[in-house]
Amino acid sequence: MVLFERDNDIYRDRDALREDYQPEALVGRDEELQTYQAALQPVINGEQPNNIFLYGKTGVGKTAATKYLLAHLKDDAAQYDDIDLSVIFLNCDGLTSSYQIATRLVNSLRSEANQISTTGYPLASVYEMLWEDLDDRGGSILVVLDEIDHVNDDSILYQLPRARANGDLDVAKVGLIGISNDFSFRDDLSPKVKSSLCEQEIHFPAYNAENLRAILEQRGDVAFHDGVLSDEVIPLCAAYGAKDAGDARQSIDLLMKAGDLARDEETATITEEHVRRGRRALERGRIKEGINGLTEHGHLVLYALLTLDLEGEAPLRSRDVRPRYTRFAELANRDPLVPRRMRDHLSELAMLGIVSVTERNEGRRGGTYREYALDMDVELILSAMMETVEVVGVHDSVAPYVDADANAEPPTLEDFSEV
DNA sequence: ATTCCACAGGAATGAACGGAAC
DNA sequence: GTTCCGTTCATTCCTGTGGAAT
Repeated sequence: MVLFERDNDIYRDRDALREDYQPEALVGRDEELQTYQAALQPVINGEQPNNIFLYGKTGVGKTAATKYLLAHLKDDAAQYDDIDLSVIFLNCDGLTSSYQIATRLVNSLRSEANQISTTGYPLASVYEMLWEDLDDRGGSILVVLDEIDHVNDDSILYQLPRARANGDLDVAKVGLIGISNDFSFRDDLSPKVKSSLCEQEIHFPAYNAENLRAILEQRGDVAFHDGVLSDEVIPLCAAYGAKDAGDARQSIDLLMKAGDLARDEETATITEEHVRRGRRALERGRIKEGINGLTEHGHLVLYALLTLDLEGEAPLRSRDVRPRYTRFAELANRDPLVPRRMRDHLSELAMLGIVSVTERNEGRRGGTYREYALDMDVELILSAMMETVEVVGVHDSVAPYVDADANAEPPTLEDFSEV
């Protein structure tokens, strides 16, 4: 019996839609590339590299441009004997401190066998190791820190560019390339960091629907066989992308998801319908991921908001969420958090896009407050919760809300107390 | 123009925890 | 084992704020 067989495939090369795919040309970023290239020129000249700061929203080609140019830079530098160029690329997603960045950098400079732990050392000694390892490597070293806005302190952004001036480095010529999704990050940097890191700044604006369409066509040509894409697919993906954030990554993911759906169904073409369903599936994945990263109390707060929303109470201010939340907390056998902390959880839900916020101000009588409401399909959130979360007792408490029709009485405390 | 509501959200602090070094 | 260090999640206390009411 044959278990696996090759798909009769609409894809010519599905990898062209993957995150790590490096297209041979970058579409719609000519101006930025030119500036960027000029900023990297000193490396080829054997001079101290510039520190460069790139900013722009997610998926507007910052990382792609960097990888593209640095690959060329490496190739071209190889022609010159007196240039010894190393590139360290580090994505700071999930890292929250300079300390963690420093340990990752040390590890990327070291062999498999000599790795250090990411916790436990004093910060100063991690820096010591870093300087030592950088000097051992020698030559020109470009350190790329992608998504540095995830990091809460800028000590490494200060230390790294200044290491040579401070006498910590003797031979290595280090250039720092910072990539940020968040423009306000730049403003929050301390002045001394700003002056050194931001000596060369390049702004990447969001893609418009036109740009996105060009990008998707470029990728689609490689990824799919001719005639697979119906006419409306790419414009639709582009339109969604432009509407959301001008994010190429997201649009390409959508195209791929639509392709996967079509392939699973063994249809010969990808249709608008696939795109719409793909969008839903991706959204679901996003929510799930977000929910996964929440604290137990985060889940309880979300449950509180969810059930209240189902009862038609939304939008709600935090004080209205609180009684329901405390009840759930008690059910789960946890001490309810203090209101201030609960608000933090609500804000976090808002940041994840699960919950929408509107600021209101009733003036002297009402004051300022925020109103929260679910911003996603309830069913979507619920199923994500059921799959990813384990909160003792509370799933069962919420279950009645799921099946009950809208007018049903909410379950009473007694209904809950079984578990 | 001034007052003041009701909350937003910053800052300081601490407990618990995992890992390294001694 | 103990001590040291950084991180995370929490509490406590606090200042800031936009606009209706005065």
